[in-house]
Amino acid sequence: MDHGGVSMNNAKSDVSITVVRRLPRYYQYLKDLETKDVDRISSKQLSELMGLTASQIRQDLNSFGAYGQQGYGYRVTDLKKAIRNILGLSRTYKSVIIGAGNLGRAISNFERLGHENIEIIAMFDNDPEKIGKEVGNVPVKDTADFIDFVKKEGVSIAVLSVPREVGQQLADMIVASGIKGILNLVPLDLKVPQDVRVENVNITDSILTLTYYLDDVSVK
Amino acid sequence: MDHGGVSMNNAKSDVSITVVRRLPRYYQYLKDLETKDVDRISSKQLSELMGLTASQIRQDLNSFGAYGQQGYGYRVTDLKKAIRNILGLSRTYKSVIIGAGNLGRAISNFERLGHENIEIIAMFDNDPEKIGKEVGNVPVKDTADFIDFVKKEGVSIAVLSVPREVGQQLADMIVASGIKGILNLVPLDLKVPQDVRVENVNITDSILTLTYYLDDVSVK
DNA sequence: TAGATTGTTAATCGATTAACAATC
DNA sequence: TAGATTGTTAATCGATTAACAATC
Repeated sequence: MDHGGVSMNNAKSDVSITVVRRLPRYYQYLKDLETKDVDRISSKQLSELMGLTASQIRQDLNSFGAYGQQGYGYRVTDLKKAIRNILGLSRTYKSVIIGAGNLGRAISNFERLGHENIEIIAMFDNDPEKIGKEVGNVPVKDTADFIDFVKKEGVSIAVLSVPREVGQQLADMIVASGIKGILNLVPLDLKVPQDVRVENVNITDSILTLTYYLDDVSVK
Repeated sequence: MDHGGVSMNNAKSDVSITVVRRLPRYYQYLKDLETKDVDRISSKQLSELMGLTASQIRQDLNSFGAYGQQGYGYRVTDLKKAIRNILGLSRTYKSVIIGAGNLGRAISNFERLGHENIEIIAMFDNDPEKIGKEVGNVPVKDTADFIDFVKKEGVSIAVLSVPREVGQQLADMIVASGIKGILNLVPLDLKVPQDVRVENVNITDSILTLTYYLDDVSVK
């Protein structure tokens, strides 16, 4: 893995996706600890809380730098802030939702997103009944105006929550708008250029993982 | 891999969760291929479609048994049926949703669940405005009646989509009802006994994984 | 200082990939 | 039969765990 010379320390690509996916969970636990006025925690204590090994926690955190103190542990507030920065949450992300159905509306209501600097500034739909109305404080706009809106506002995240049949087509539109990050809730693998990042959330697939384990084991 | 002698072939625990989580994706691709009237496919072709290696596909499928034919490949319909069985979808799963907000309502509308024998037979909420009404064809009931209903109907899956503050408390209720499978959409790690299986879907955490990659790489 | 706990290297474990004999 | 592709073993790679010196 090459470090590209001059300017960077820990390129995103240096840290495995496995570790990155654990970061939001660390962040959540640290926020909860802070709420409970805990101001220091050891990797051992955190490991018991989270069901990981202390060793893994130290390895994970150390892939971004040394945030602890030997003989003491980690300062909850400091570590929380550090992870917040690592997750890129010190800047703001203008975001839009494509598809103003129940799922899209549910996400527009997640107050936590606002707390983390992820601002849902519009929803898009092609149903004339919905266009022009508001969901919470979020205006529902015409999908036809999507690209212009994104370019004017500098949107960086699109949440895709539309029917499967039109998923790829709207992903193409998102890509054309210049957005580089898609949260995909459509049960479909989107084809996008390499520089566009897609995070998939597949609720149906998760239920099927559940049925696998619920079904009785028997002679096959 | 030991085959445990007498009664069972591949205990659930023999196959890693990593492989199991890929099964629904194989299943989806095979269904799509069937729709397109493709009746045979090689691990090579499937690997190109899915972005995996052919080797991994053969390893994955072989952890459940030999479903292919040397020199020929896999029969799409047969393999699809096999995976359907492995996922436990040959039986029916009565399911309920706890929390009749947007997220719960969105899931009650997933038609695909019905196609896969996962029947949403009721939603539960404690809002008197919602209780007694229907969402789609699904009745919204009082959370107070949850345990009785589950026991009477033999419900096997609970989808939890309630505010974080009451997540654990309702998980306790689900456990008390005897349900062994929970799809958890609450951004919270539920504490449940070992024999209860929880699948977590954490939309907010997925967005934070996205912001990690969207944020500019710079000197740390 | 002595005790605790990190940061980090080394060992282990598990998952992925490669290779090829078996066989359709 | 010859060609293709699986099933499966062996090799590699990556992730987790263990161990311990560094140090607060």
